[in-house]
Amino acid sequence: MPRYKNYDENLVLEKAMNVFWEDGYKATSIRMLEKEMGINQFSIYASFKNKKELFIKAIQKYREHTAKNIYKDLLKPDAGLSELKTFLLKAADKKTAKFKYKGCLVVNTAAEIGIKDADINREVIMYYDSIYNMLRNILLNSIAKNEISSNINVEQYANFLLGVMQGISVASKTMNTKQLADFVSVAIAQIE
Amino acid sequence: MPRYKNYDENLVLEKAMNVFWEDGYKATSIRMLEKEMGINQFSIYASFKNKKELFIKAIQKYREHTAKNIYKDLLKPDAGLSELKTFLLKAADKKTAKFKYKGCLVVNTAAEIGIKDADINREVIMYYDSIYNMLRNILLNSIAKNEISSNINVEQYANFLLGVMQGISVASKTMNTKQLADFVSVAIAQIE
DNA sequence: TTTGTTACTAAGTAATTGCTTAGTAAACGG
DNA sequence: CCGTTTACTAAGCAATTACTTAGTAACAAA
Repeated sequence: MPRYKNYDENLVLEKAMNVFWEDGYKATSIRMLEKEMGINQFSIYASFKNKKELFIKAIQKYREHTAKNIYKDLLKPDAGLSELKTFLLKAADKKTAKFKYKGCLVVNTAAEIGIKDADINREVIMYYDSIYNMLRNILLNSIAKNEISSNINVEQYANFLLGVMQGISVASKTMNTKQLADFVSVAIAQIE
Repeated sequence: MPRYKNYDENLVLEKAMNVFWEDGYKATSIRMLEKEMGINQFSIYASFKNKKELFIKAIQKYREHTAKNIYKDLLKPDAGLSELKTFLLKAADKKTAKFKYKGCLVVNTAAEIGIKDADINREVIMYYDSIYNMLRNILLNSIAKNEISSNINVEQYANFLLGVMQGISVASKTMNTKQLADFVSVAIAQIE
């Protein structure tokens, strides 16, 4: 009986995610989203309720996106020191400049919204909680593989690496390539 | 002959700085500034040209502000490892929570604007250049005082510390106190 | 083909954005 | 007192904001 949607909610959400990633929450207008998502405002509100809910869904989508792409190798159950090193060096590399200037959507959100909105803040916390667990697992694997000393405090080092990763996201916008490489190489030296 | 301004430009700029620090560039409206600065819109435009110029002046003011307050001890010509450690531990401390949730105006700006506006980006770069020089000087002093090994690459470690400090600014919004303390203590362990 | 349900387009809402302008008040040399 | 210069207040500008609504089109069962 009913008429069917002629757009893919999952696909337009991914497009919305990219707009928010590029421009931030406040600076992204519904008109821009309308244009980039390729659907009418009415459809945006029909599918995602309002701008804030769309943004929250976009953060969740970003989590999926980074898990499938950026953190893919780090999320392998047996990922260890070599995967971590590869990741960090790549994050500081010139060739990833296109990514660099956008930074991390979640870091950008933390900086822009902070704790001013409880719902959005919850998503930020959840995101970094999953990154923390990922890092913790990598450290445990690295110890098991004898890649790093078993004397370290795993939780402490996981939090250190989490802080470094958040630092990299900002530093990718404020530092040049040499500075970024310096930052990352000293951070790596600390764990190995 | 002429009538004189009955507000202090330096004082209203400091108030503007605090509004931008709290809410960011885009989310701060001229009406809000009018209210917080305690002067009419006309006067804002007469003194600071437009919103963007006011924001840039606010960043410069922030540089003065942090130099006189937050970085006061670190900027002493002979500041060394002990000053640095005190600073980092304080940055991760619970008692500074009021500051914590605002983060750093410049990190917030880097996340929000990034390289999208060349004039604003220039201020961000300049700010962190001065922090870099401060950190480099501290490391040189620390070596001279035999507080740290003279084998380290000073520029490399200065960039590491710069990255850590940018990380702390974000982490103050995403981490709990324990996590922040972990992050900072491992970072300190790396230099001493 | 009719009917009921949902999805579309396009126009419009009030409120807010950054910024301007017209008119008046304050200062002080003459 | 006057005259000139600058600073103030308050109203108003067009453009944009997030969001809605009225009307129509598409679907599929009856």
